[in-house]
Amino acid sequence: MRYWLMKSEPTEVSIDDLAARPGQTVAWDGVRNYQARNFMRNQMQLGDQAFFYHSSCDEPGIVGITTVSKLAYPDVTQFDPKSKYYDPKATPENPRWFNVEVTLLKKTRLVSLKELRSYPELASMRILQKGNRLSITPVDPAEWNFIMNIL
DNA sequence: GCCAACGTTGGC
DNA sequence: GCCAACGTTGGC
Repeated sequence: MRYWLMKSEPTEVSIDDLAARPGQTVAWDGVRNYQARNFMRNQMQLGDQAFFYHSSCDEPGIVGITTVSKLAYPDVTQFDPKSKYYDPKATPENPRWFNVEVTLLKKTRLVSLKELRSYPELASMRILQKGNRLSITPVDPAEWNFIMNIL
């Protein structure tokens, strides 16, 4: 089992939006970055756990824990001309983008980006590196456990 | 709103 | 295959 951190803009899907969804589950669609896609398509397994992270907002940080509840399948938004995630180069025969589904395990207190930066134990986390923009990143078990212990 | 960092595109 | 131009991300 692997651990991940997945960013979401709360104006798109917040932790409370997720909590209010049927089955507290959401399709992680709209990812249009190959590295992030590859993590979902090639590496994510059922039962993997992920920090749910609010980005591009007043208080960026970890706000919950989710689990992968459905393996990657072709992202339907790539085929929809009305979607902002439409990709004219993708076809059902040759899908380009994939998404998993995640289910909320629990909301947590806000562990802000600022707080995360304050722990030397987390200094090598991908999310804390300068210039990091990747919306899905692996989390080391040691880093995962450290954060679980400060929740 | 700014801007550094990074990814993608497309001409050559 | 190179690389300039452009677009996006995301914290501040």
